[in-house]
Amino acid sequence: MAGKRDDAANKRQQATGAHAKSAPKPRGEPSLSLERIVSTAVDLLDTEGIEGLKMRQLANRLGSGAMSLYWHVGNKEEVFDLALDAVLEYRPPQDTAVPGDWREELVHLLEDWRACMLRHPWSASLLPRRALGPNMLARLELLSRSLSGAGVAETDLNVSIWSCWNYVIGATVTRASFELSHEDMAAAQQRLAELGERYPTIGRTGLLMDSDWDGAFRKGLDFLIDGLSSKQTPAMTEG
Amino acid sequence: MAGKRDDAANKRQQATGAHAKSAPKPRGEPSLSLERIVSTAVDLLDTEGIEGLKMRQLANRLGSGAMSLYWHVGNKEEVFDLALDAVLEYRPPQDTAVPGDWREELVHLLEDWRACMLRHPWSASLLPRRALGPNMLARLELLSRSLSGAGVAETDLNVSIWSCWNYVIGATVTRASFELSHEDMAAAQQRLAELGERYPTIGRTGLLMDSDWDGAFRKGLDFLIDGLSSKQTPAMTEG
DNA sequence: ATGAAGTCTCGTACGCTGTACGATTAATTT
DNA sequence: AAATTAATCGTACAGCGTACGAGACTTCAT
Repeated sequence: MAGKRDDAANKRQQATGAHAKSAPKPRGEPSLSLERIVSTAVDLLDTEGIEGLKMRQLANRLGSGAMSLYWHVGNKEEVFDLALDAVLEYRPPQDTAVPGDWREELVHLLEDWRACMLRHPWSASLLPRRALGPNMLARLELLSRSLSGAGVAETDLNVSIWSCWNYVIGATVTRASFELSHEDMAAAQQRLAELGERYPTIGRTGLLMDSDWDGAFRKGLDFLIDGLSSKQTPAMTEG
Repeated sequence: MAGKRDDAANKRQQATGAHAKSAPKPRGEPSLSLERIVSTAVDLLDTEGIEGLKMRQLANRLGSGAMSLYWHVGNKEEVFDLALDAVLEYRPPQDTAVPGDWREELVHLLEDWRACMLRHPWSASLLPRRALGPNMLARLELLSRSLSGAGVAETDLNVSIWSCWNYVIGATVTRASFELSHEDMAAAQQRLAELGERYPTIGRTGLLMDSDWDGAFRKGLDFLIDGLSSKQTPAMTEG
């Protein structure tokens, strides 16, 4: 309820407009801006983790007072929202692959998505609460187009999109949580050994020790796509 | 570093032992216990949400002082851990289905898993950070056995387990996050309409308005299982 | 009986958090 | 010159998790 009160739209002009030179303050330090705040927040999250992001320290890194941030963002939650979406920006590949290979394209899209979030593990723990910033939507759009181009029937399109989404989100969230707590992993395996009679199967297959996450992601993804493409429109099965 | 210092093992005796009658305090109020704390925490989380769980209020509901809780749990995080796993307890079905239908069994297992968490939406936002309590492990064991019985090759077993896990977690996390923020959903659809030229495909198919989550979960799950079972050992394809 | 050693409860206090509020300054408009 | 607006930030406050230590009650060796 301060002086701004239209979310962050007034900043948007500045963002779409020009560089920082035309900003209202051409003085020495670059002053504050939404972009600078968000990118610094991402840095801070990368180094300090999700509970290391504190408004005071964020302001410190920006060389400003803590309360100055509140001119640009409504509250701390908004910083999280913006940081998450910022991390999800999609940089298209450098076109090394065959353009027609829709399957490779789809796999790349989803693997990049996961890799993108694993580069910033905190983003996974943010996911359950918020979503659907512009970059997220852009990725959904790409996914949708890719599946559509792959010949998935219009009827199954939404379901297919959500299936891929679910798989990626689940895999990322899981991987990130295990990455954060290595000793929990060991403890769990220990418990598995002790209570071997209670969990015989997952004890035997060494489920929790199987640490080739990337490979498992890819293989499972192949299974999923197999399932999806078995329902694709016959005309586009491609030869 | 207080008086207890063996996690919560001393409570375990009490838990496995007998009812509250044999507890050291047979007086009027039931006094405190790990079980009571956890189940009250679940109630509190259900009614107040994830940020409504405060140690003082939890203690209040239990009719005790805030610091008394710390005899039974190490810290607030531990309460979250225990609450999450408590919610994941598996109650096996009442055997109405055909015992041999592994696919139905698998689907039931995963649908129940999701339903179980959606009954307590906060559990989804807890997932990224912690996992693998005993009930979680039990579910993994069941899943593993089910897939194994379904004829999935030993080589593909772990990958299949993780694929199902990923799908369920992703679907649950997504669903829970959308449930919590209905207006975000509307706002996103609004943005989709405005920026129709930027997101044509997902705008056209109405991805975000397609709110038959349960149906989509089931259909996507069928796709996934199709993919998994196409690789099963030929001997057990069943007729 | 007596005292020591647990087991368990809880009042007080501390450091830290997000942020409400209003003063302050600089830029822009009138 | 005066007023309005945009932006910064110091102070203050309520609420949080929990460290600490004092107590009450039980159990048990003497």
